[in-house]
Amino acid sequence: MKLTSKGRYAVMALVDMARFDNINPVSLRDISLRQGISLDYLEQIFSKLRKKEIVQSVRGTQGGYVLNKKAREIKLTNIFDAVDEKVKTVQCKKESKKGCNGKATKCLTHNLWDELENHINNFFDQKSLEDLVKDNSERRI
Amino acid sequence: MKLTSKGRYAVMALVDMARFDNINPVSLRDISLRQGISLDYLEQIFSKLRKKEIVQSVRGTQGGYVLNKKAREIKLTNIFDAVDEKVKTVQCKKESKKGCNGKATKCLTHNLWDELENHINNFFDQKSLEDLVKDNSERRI
DNA sequence: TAGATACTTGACTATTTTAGTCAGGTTTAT
DNA sequence: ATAAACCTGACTAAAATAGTCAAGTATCTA
Repeated sequence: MKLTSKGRYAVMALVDMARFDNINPVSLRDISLRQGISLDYLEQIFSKLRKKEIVQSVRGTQGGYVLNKKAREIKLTNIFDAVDEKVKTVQCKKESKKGCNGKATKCLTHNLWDELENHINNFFDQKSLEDLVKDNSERRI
Repeated sequence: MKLTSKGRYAVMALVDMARFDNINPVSLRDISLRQGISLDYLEQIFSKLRKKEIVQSVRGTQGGYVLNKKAREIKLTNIFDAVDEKVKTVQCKKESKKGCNGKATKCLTHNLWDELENHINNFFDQKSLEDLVKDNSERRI
């Protein structure tokens, strides 16, 4: 089990943005340089974040992106959801007719993965962007 | 983020085994048929489980595998560890000298992934094979 | 109004991981 | 002896990942 870079980059970029006043737009170019993430890749990611209304875009010179909500209101769940970072632990869900393993019943571990998903989602539901920014400023070197 | 089939199969197979008396060895062929998992793939998985002393093998006719400990003592952590199902949320750990993103400091989300890993591992540390067997017998249809 | 900055979109691709398969063993109960 | 079952290593098709590349459009500023 692992998190992909897309989700990680999305969070990194948003934390980077959230550190500022949120009045002046932050350009992807700056984020790219500061965080060492490919500009082209960031554009893909921000396109998704914009569609889910987590950020707003400002075009033109001096443009960039601005958070669309308070940092406290943006939970990790929202971010991961936006960039398709799913916590899918198992394929049990898809086939509604049959159970997992193609048999009539649920597979022996079905409930386990359900529980795990809840456990992880609880974590993500609670963490906000604000929490992460604070966490960083506290341990600033 | 997702769990791979290898970890899922390992747990399924062990729960399957744990339902029996643990005196007569259970053959992979039987597990394969009951759980719908490829026999060849099961063999790869059990090779790892054996190396980590989670199961013991009994060769020859009527052979198979037996749990090496009480079901209560086998935690999911042990299983995932055996089959290399890592909960690695991020590559921050590798380069000990430098931080993540190749810079001197830790990346903005480093602590987050640490916390998440702990959160997930807590879950796995607590769940034992016995818990899963009980869970299944309770909801048997 | 020219030019630069920055967003926007879609197609493409190399690499890695996953989820197996396959072929050939060895061991042991009957 | 022989069949059941473990054991091992090499191989591979398909999917996912982590990007790159190209060709735009919008808007600010000089």
